[in-house]
Amino acid sequence: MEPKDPSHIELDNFWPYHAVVLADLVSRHTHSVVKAEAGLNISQWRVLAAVADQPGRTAADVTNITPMDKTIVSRAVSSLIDSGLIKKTPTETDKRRLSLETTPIGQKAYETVAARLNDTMDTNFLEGDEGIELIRMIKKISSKMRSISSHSE
Amino acid sequence: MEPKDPSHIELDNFWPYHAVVLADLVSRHTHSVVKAEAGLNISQWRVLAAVADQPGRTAADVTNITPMDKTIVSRAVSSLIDSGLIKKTPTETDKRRLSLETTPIGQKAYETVAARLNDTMDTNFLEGDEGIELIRMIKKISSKMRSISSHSE
DNA sequence: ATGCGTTAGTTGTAATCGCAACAAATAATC
DNA sequence: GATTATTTGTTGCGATTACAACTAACGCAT
Repeated sequence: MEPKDPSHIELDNFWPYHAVVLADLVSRHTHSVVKAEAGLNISQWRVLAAVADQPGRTAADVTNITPMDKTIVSRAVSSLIDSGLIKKTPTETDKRRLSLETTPIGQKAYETVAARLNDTMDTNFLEGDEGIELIRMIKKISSKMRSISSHSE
Repeated sequence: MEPKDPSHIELDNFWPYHAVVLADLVSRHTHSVVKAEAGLNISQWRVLAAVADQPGRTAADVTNITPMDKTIVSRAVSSLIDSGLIKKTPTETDKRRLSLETTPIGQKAYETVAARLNDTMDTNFLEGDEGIELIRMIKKISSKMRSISSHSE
């Protein structure tokens, strides 16, 4: 039935294309919300959200859970510290690692933005268990993507 | 059962987070393939793929189907023309619109990259109808994202 | 404990992105 | 059919990204 020409990509049936389009829409929306509510850029927001989600995470942890370059995380951490939204504490066991936490101000900023994002993105978009299903599939693909990335070099 | 604190985002259950992570992985992989196989960057590849997918598309068409900024599309088009991978022809009815097509060289480059991407990404990642399901859900969300984006200003 | 490889985080710098401001062509309104 | 508003595409320029090279701290050998 399906010709399946291996040297052609039919965009409308190509999940990576749709995934990228969706993520671009999400990022743009997030950026506008985060900028308006807290004056942050996306990198700074990602770090703040990762730290608020699980206090004590290090820059390397953040780099791992979001596929951000470590230099971007580093600069985002610096600016968040400068603006007093998070603080860093060197670990007892390993002085290189900087344990990150939100400050009260950072926590407040986080909650304001999180509420707004939950409000605009989390509701009415999917029905029933679709959200769970979506996350399950995305995780499945992501883990395979990570393995091919590490293979290739 | 679920507390559902509206001012907190539990990353692991937040589909926008997972969507962005997946798309980043896809983009990085695509970038490395496209760069290695054809010496293009992602923007140039996106434009080439959009044009190969449906010849005759204009820059505005490309801007619409990928949420790329029109300036990025414009520059990608210029460089693709400079390197002889696509060509532009002003439309009869509207001289502003530039109908885009691949050249034989561009078509060849496209097919090489497409084959490689199909090879590395399209297989063994999902089972049965999961891919169709995934695309259906993503499209559903994307269309709602587009509508909230246009609302907000 | 000295040396060697690895890991955490930083900084330099070039490429890329994206907003705003623009010119040219078309559409709409009168 | 002249004027105004929209749309298509380009360019200027500051902000962001990402690759490389680097320093500092750790792990692990011998």
